[in-house]
Amino acid sequence: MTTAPGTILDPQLLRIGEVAKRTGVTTRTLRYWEEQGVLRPVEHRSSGERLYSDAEVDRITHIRELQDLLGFTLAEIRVALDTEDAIDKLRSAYRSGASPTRRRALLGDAIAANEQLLERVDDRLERVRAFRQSAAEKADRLRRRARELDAELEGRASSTRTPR
Amino acid sequence: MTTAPGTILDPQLLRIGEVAKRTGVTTRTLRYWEEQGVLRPVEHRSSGERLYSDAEVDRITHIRELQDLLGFTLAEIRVALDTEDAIDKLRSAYRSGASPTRRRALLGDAIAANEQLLERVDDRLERVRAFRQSAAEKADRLRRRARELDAELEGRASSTRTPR
DNA sequence: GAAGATGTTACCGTTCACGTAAAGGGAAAT
DNA sequence: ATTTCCCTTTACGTGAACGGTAACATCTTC
Repeated sequence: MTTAPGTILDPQLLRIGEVAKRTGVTTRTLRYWEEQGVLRPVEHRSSGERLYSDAEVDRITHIRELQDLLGFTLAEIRVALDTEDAIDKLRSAYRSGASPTRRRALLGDAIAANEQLLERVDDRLERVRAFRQSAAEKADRLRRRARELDAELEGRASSTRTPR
Repeated sequence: MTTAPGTILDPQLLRIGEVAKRTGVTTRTLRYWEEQGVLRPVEHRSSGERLYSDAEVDRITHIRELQDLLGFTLAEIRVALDTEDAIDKLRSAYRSGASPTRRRALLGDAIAANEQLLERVDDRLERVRAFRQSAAEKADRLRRRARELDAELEGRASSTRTPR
């Protein structure tokens, strides 16, 4: 089995191939995302090797959701995640005892960003619901007509079987 | 006002620019869609001019929904609409008195296609719901912490205003 | 110490869904 | 009659999001 490079590797950390395997995202894409500023590995070793944590794995699925479910571009995702990172900053600001006013400001930013996201999600949800509705109605109409047609066919068949 | 070209134009029919205006889709896109086989104008005049009916206008918004809401590619949309067209075929088959068995077959195809679409929509709907849920929860957490922080800040302020 | 697996950067290629001229035609308005 | 629209085809360009490959480094294993 291939283990860590050079110095001993923190078993918590994952190499890019392992991350790719776990998430189904190619290594190429992971590097591309880093280039686009949407996903930074926790560590870049001297050899250039990227190392990721579980947090990044979660983030990857999150990114894919933002892409697939909401149609965000990578640029939009970068912005969204940037403000989301403000929340993490907030936590560390809390631990490091930053001024409450500063913390309150960061929190405000995070809330605003989240609210904006939620709005967009709600909009999308509503539209998908409406679409689903019309599709379901169409399904009903089709099935009803199928039943009618089946009845008609049945009637014919029996009248053929028992003429007069 | 610009009216019809050459022979008198059926007032029901629309020229490409008008369709673009009504739908917000560019003329380039309409021609491209035609090239990709997702949207055929009702008529191609001898001059090459494309003419569309209201049905196409509806179809255009439908196509945009399939793209934006469900992330379909144009190729997928073409397939989906092809089977959807089977329904129209069905209607004309009905009027032209095609065999009920044939009609039943077409109807079956349409039902299957619609069912498949509905499945995909439901899946998407569920995932968007889940996403919305987690976003809403995060919003709650953030707001709660904001209230706590505000209370803390308020306490400070008042203790500063009234020392001892 | 050679092979094999996994990583790196660098760069070019590709697909999708259009955008953007360029060059021209037919009908309508002035 | 000429200008003005709106349309046409043809063809090349573009941005987003990767894919693929070459050339090289590093580390483990045989």
